[in-house]
Amino acid sequence: MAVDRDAERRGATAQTVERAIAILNLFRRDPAALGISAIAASTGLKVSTAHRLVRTLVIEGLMQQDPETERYRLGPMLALLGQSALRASGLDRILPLVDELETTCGETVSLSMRHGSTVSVVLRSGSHQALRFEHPVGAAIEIHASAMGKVLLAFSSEPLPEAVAALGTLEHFTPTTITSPTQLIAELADILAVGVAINLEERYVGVRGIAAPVLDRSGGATYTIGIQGPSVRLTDNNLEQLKRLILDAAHRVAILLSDAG
Amino acid sequence: MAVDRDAERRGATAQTVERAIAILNLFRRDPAALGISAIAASTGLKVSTAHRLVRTLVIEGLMQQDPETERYRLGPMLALLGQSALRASGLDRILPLVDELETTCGETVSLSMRHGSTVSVVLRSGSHQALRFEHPVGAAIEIHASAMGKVLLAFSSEPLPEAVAALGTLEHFTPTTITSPTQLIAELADILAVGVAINLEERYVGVRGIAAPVLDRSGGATYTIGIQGPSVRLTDNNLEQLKRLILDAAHRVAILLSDAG
DNA sequence: AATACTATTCCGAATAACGGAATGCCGATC
DNA sequence: GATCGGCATTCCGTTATTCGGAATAGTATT
Repeated sequence: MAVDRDAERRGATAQTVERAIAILNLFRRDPAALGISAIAASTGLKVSTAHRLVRTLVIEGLMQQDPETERYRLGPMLALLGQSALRASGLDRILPLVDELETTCGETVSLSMRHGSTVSVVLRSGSHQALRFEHPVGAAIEIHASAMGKVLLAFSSEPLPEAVAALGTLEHFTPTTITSPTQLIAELADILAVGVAINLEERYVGVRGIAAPVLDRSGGATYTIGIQGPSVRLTDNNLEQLKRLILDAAHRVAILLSDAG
Repeated sequence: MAVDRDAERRGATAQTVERAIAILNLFRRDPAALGISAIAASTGLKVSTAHRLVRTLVIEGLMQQDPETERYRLGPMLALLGQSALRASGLDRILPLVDELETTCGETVSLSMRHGSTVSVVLRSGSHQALRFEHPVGAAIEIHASAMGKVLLAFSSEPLPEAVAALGTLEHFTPTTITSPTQLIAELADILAVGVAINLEERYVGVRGIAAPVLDRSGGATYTIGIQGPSVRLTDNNLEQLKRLILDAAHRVAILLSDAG
């Protein structure tokens, strides 16, 4: 029973692990400590279940409990694993390049990847250790309302109509947000042809963005590099110049990543 | 049936999550990519089980699969989570201090914590992004054969005899390795009194170390800060000088961590 | 061409996770 | 100062979920 909940139950995954990761992901956007019931509420889990998972994570050091407040937060072992992951995925070699691009163009530069129907910032300029808090960071940005997101959609392996359909309803954020699937498909086709995506205040009023794909050998893109800034600075003229800069940067990143994967 | 396997089955933990984390931990020491069967062999899991766990981790971005070799390695989402963890645990504010100490004393400095019966290096000087490969890094060092390990044992919350007994057999590495429980207890008592631990080639011939606890409000220590180097440079005289430096550093770290936990 | 090694999928058996409910601990409120 | 409300934590019977042996498929090696 329980009814085969997901009609599309492809390769089965480990539910327990998924839930544990969902808990960890709660802290991506906001590193503040949370209580068990808050964690349970945010993830939709029962408190007893959430508690057991968190306890395990604490024992392994991926989380830790503040002895005073009894609240939970991410732990040092995760920081350790993160360092290894940075090297393993070759991203540590990308950081200098991202910083360099920021210096050149004077705007925040970020390298992101897809996560579900959102885009997650993995690397951000001016933040080797401490991340800045301007604009959302490490947080999830709706994929259809972001230049980087549109790039990842356009250069994904699946056909555009399917990719867009899988997103479901396209949430509305600003007057310029693309909410029509057909319109989005058209824009993605355009991006695929030009190789660059632009975001004209589609997620936040007053914020523009431009992004290019980091192409892998097969012509797809798991990473994208993007620049965001206030519309007053990212004028139509400037965007033209940034287009060259970001294409060049994306190309160099691609080379770095493909060298010694 | 199954019989209550562990006589000491304290607060039950989520087995599946533990196993998934065990897989991730395989890559701490060595970021090289591994195949599924290698992962299964190293963790003692069946291939089918390991595969399901890894698949879940890949979907969540904590791991990734090299399209060429089909091998697995740590993924970018883990790097992202690691950055958040660094901030959440306040370790990002510690790094400059660790680097400063390295500059002062000219040896590698590291901040570590306990993990089971081993010590794990969480932060290491001269390695904001890229870690050096001298001596074991991010790897697990047997707790009884390390200055940092002995500090953590001495300043743990449980009584010394129990803490030592829980380690089981003390493995032998060099002529000076402490393998006798009673001898270890005596040394720990001494460390508790003096506030500093010294390692005289107990793990590697030719390598000495010195470490101090990062004390929390309750007088215990979850972190320890240590210096390692060749015996030819860490002479008895030098160790005396380093003792002051490291005690001072540990104190300052404690203050930083307790401020805005 | 055959062998040996990979990664990946399948499915019945049974274990380990689930979750409702009980406990115990503080701190606020009446 | 006693009662209530909210918190983290634990317990335990039920059942969904994981487990793992075996089958499949694909690739390198002899």
